[in-house]
Amino acid sequence: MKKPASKPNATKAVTKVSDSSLRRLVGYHMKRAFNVVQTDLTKTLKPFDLRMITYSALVTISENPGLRQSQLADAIDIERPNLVVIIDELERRDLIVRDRVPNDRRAYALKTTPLGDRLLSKAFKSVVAHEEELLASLSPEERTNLISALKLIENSQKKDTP
Amino acid sequence: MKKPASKPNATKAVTKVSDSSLRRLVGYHMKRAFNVVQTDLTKTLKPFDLRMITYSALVTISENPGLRQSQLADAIDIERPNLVVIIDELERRDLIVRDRVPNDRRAYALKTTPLGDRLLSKAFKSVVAHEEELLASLSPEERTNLISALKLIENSQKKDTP
DNA sequence: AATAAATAGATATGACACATAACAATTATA
DNA sequence: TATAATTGTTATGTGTCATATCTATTTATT
Repeated sequence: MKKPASKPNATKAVTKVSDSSLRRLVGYHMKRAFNVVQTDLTKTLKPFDLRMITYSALVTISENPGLRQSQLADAIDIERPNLVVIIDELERRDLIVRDRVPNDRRAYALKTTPLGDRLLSKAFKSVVAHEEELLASLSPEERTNLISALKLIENSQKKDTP
Repeated sequence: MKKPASKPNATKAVTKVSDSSLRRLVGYHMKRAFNVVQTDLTKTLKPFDLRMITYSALVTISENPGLRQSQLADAIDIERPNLVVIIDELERRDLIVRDRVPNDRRAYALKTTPLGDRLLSKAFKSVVAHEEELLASLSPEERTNLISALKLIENSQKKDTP
């Protein structure tokens, strides 16, 4: 004869899993929310054959024509060695070109091609539209507040380490 | 004769890299802010020899003693195969045990050991304290708003796909 | 009851993100 | 000129995450 499930967290099997300890942490909420955003963005970029990193790189090159690989790596916060393969791919697909920087034969000046511009323009519209859907339940004010809070967190280290 | 740098984004080398296109996206802000949080959390957990995943697993087991691996995988949103090695590690370090579930010889009932509880209690305090530092520039109201916005985003898909 | 289907955990494997060390070519500095 | 620093590159390792497949057990179907 089995006892009916009256006593939680006993020897019996757990029925509903709680995560309220982790819910005390803002970081946990950020991770879960970001997972949703990331999944959505990945799906959105798939038709353009872009990933988050290649997309970020393409956008940043388009906005800063002529920048160097090291500058790009710094801007989108990835290591220079890891950028090389990304640039290789974008160049192979004729979305960008590696021009030479005039007075420095070590460096490359990155620029988008017309093809890259066209792809990016479509992709960007799609990304913005999908984000709009994802944020549909947030008012303009809530979005503004969210972004400024995230900025505060982003800038909350930057210093110390003597 | 070269033109002086009056026109941005010309043939000249880029001096300051702009990311204002990406800044239009909430997802971009989330990624950058989360990177900061993640870096801080990783450092915080290092003295306890825990990673974000092992920490999440330990917390959730502690809060839901007796839960199964598949339930845990579901709760902390990782795939079952990837959980196995995590559980292996926690068990090897005597932080948790794999008991048997009474009426199901397929499943394990996960529980923290006293050692695991002690480690977790210290780690949790440290994590909360570090988060407090990271969020120092946010008022209580801003934190509440941030969390509720993140929750809205987290729950904004969940449905469709017929 | 016998067979088929579903479930829990495990193993193997691959894709991708991310980090570090070391190198050649070039430029800047002492 | 000799030395140091920078740019892009190659090689390599680690961590996260996903999928397919396997076993042993349990549940459902007939």
